[in-house]
Amino acid sequence: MTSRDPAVALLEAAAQADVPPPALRIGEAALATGVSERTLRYYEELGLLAPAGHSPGGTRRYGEIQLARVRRIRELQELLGLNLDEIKSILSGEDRFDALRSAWERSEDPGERRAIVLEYLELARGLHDRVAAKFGEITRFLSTLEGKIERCESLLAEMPER
Amino acid sequence: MTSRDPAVALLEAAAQADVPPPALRIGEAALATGVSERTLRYYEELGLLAPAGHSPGGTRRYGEIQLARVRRIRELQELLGLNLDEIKSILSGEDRFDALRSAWERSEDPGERRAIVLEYLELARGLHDRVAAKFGEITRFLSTLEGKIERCESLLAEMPER
DNA sequence: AGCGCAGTTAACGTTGACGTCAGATCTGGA
DNA sequence: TCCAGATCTGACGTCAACGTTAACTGCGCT
Repeated sequence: MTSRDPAVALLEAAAQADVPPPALRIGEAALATGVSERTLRYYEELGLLAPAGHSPGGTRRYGEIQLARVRRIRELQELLGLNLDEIKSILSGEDRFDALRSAWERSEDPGERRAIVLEYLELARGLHDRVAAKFGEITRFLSTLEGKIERCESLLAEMPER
Repeated sequence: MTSRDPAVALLEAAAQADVPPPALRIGEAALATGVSERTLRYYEELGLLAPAGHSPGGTRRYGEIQLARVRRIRELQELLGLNLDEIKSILSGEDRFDALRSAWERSEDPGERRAIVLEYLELARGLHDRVAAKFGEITRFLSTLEGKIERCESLLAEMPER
């Protein structure tokens, strides 16, 4: 056991030591998330994903937060079939909500906090409804498919010719 | 109640009377399925969908079977995220199986029948596995989303400031 | 028999989500 | 310090799944 995935190894090392996360370069981040470097730059271009920072020379650095965000994007894209525009609005809604949570202490304005929570709730409920509908359809699809398979198997059982 | 959807009205009339289905023209079929005429011609071009027949002059005619096929295509496309190539192979597999069922009597060759059933079973099981995986992921997605919503609601309840 | 709308083929255009390439620049180890 | 390999910006290419337009033809009704 010499070297495995270098990106993962870096993150593990950072987790074991108590050091600030080492920030992956774009190639490592691409490897760790399974997308291409082009895709990471494209997401940045669309305003979907910003690197954690840059090296003095200007090369991008990514941390675990960004990796999770990429995985989230792919989930919304591949699992729910959303396009990058819809994903952008969803993520920006979640971002506003998360920013509120993290800056909860210094109460900017209780009314505005309430408004942000309500906005996020609306977003989340809209998403929930869409996903729930999809869930129902997939459930029906799956059960009829299982019905077909079972009928097919019993048909095969009553056909032991050769 | 004078006139509603003409395509649906035609099919209903055919169902009420005991007359052969009147075969819709492409505009009516597009209306009934919610896709464009171009899409119907495109599916035909790809070998996904053939009209029920043609008028003497050459205009396409569609019946309920074709409409159901279009809806099936859209289901595989939008619900499961398959591309038209994958859909084509799935549909052609189902077609061979259905052809076998309808021509069950004149036993072509019991060995071949068995082979066709086995082939379809493999196809259906492969599809089942993919859909089951998607089902699991959607289930997880939905439950974490519901968790977020609930925490958000309780947070809102403990915040009755204004 | 004519009129107007719907349909036909053939072709090129569009859009989203990247892929690919060129030429310049940065990075980290020997 | 030097160099190979990784990364940068910008630009053009690609592919699926249609959209759009043009020029022509069929359909049904009066």
